[in-house]
Amino acid sequence: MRVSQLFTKTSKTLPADETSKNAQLLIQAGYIYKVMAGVYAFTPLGLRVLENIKQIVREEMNAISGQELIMSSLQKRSTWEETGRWDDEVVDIWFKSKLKDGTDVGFGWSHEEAIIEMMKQYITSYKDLPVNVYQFQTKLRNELRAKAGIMRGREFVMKDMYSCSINAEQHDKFYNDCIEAYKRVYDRLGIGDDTYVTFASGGAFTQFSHEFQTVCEAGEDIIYLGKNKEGKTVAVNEEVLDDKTLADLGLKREELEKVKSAEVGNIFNFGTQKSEDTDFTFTNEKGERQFVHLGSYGIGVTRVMGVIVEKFADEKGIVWPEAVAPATVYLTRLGTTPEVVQAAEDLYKELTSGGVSVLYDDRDEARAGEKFADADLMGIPYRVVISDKTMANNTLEIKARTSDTAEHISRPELMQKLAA
RNA sequence: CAGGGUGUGGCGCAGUUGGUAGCGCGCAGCGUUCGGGACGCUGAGGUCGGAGGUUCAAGUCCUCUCACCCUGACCA
Repeated sequence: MRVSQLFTKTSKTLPADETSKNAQLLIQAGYIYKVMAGVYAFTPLGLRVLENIKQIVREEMNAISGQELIMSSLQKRSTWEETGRWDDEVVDIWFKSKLKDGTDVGFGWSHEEAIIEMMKQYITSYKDLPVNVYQFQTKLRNELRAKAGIMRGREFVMKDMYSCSINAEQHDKFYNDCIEAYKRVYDRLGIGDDTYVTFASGGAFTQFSHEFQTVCEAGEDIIYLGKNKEGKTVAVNEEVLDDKTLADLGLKREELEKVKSAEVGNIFNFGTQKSEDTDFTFTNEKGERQFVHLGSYGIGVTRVMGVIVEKFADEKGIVWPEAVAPATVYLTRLGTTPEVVQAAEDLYKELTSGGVSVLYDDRDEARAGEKFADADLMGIPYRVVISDKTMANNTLEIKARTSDTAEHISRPELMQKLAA
């Protein structure tokens, strides 16, 4: 990817109509474009980040037997009437419209009912279970008020997974596998150390659900961190914090640490409640009809992107963890002499064909300061400089985004370092 | 939804007691520069969010309306 060909541009000034750090920086650096309040488009740069996050999630979901699919955004009324959730009094964030002939349609704010309806057609026997399906889907929610940039929009991308199990044991196995898979996801995304499996309000079948909360000043939730008797850190959402919860979890109120956090994932055990509501059954070995055990598992893909910006950004701009960065290297060419241009082009090709993703600043008109500032603002993990100076020494200069000092190394050393 | 704030070239802003709009950045051209957002000259670009109204005259005053931001409420 060449900077000269990016249609987005960085800006020297922050957008005036955003106050959240994530939206300000993502807009300033050209990752997202604001369409309206709570609605953002993702530019080629932003899309790369989004796809990187999705790919990590995808790999981990596939590893626990998740099967990817994609549902529709348009949903029919009857899908939701069975569970009473078509009603605006029950779900107040519906976007709804009508077909030309007057038929009601809703825009998917969730796909629980829709997926179950589909699964009912295919799952009829114990031999069909378990099945775990997931999708990356744009959720549309008519929130009263959008805020915090891409951390809470009216349109956002979510990975939602649903498990269909034969019984509680099978369900619990997958549920726990999913907790571990989620931990791996957040580790790979670079926020594992600050992300806690948090006890939150459960439903009819469980005392708690589990949320994945990332410590983040811009978050909307408050969680409490404490150590249980085994010395293990336990996180509890404020919404369920009472004496009974503390006793159940073996925590002491006076030892808790209160932090702001953002909910980046949520997993939920429905038991058979939802299948009873929707009459989702299968036939067991004895020929008896039984309700399917259901679970749902979400990861806020766009929200995670916002959280990463919020957590790692510094005074110079965004700092992407390598795994999600739109490119690993910001190749900065200083100077326009034929020799430097040729050397930079060669290096660009060599890095790219070596599997290193490169954002190549090939602009003739931009001076050094501007290129450096853009590299920092965009948050690319490594900046590699090639110039008359480096060529005279027969070296290249490499600097990590988070470091203040640059290193001068040879071209083979560079290739070795980045390929590793 | 309640309360508060803001809408003026692409972006960030100024605009006095009403007199038909300026600045910085960016953009285009030319020249000088060239390792942390350079400098000079020239130039393009605005029905002042929208609709009514008051007035000889409205960016400025009045009414309505739309959008954006903040706080709260809401967030299965």
